[in-house]
Amino acid sequence: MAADALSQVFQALADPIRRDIVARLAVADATVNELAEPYEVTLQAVSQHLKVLESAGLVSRSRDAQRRPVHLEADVFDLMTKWIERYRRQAEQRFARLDELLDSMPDVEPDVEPAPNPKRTARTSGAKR
Amino acid sequence: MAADALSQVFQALADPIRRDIVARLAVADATVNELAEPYEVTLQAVSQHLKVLESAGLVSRSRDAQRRPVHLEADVFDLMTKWIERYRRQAEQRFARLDELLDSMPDVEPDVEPAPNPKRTARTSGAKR
DNA sequence: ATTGTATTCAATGAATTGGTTGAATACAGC
DNA sequence: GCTGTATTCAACCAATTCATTGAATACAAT
Repeated sequence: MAADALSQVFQALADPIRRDIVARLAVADATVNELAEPYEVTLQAVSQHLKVLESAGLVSRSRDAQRRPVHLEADVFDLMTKWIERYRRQAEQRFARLDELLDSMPDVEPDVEPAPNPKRTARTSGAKR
Repeated sequence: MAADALSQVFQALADPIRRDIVARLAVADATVNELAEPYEVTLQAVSQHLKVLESAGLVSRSRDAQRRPVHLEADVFDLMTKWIERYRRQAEQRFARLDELLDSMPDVEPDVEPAPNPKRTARTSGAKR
């Protein structure tokens, strides 16, 4: 349903086995067999995981006789990092501005009523739950 | 099946609507109704998307009369960025070292056999597809 | 040609996902 | 108390996901 690149990448990394595979491929290329070894699932399951990673563009496979060494494509990470960083920064800036405002308010005029404005109730309680 | 924090965060962002919601929340808090407005899906669907985002820790909801303003929790982004950056950097370094090695090899000792070691055939052809 | 190894393909199944509709709940305004 | 608005709950459905097993393919070694 969501075939766009970013969705595929996030989806691919939403599985612990696949994330672990990526982590191990960051250290060195490996064959399907090598990759499958530490997990409890079947070899075929790992092969399918690799398919997901490949179609997300996170890995590529070359050829070495009957072996198909898997190789991490680090570039795709940029796509994600860019998306994440963009909104994280935006959000942080917003909170910074808001905190600034909130900090300045009680100090500047301590004698004014603390809540003269009935609206702007949002960002209430800070209730974590 | 994968209830760990990181999986939930990646899973949550693997949907375009949810990513768009996050993007809009980075600008300002909003109510469910406001958030649902631009999409073609029902209000209930959006409510469910928010539930996913909330249990992934990406958003929190406060209370304002019958409204439940949704608020972006930017902290969770760090979890992802850290994971991503770690392996990206590792992979980049590895490629850098390898490229260095490959670059230096033909120059240093042109008369030695180019492939005296039968193993280490990996990282072959570089065939993209 | 036969055997063994590495890997994928195909069919299947249970669980999860993303959507729907319809009924509940919670609250503000009259 | 009734009405409207904001939101969730619950049941349901189709599509997808993650795993399985068994058969196929590709190649090296004998």
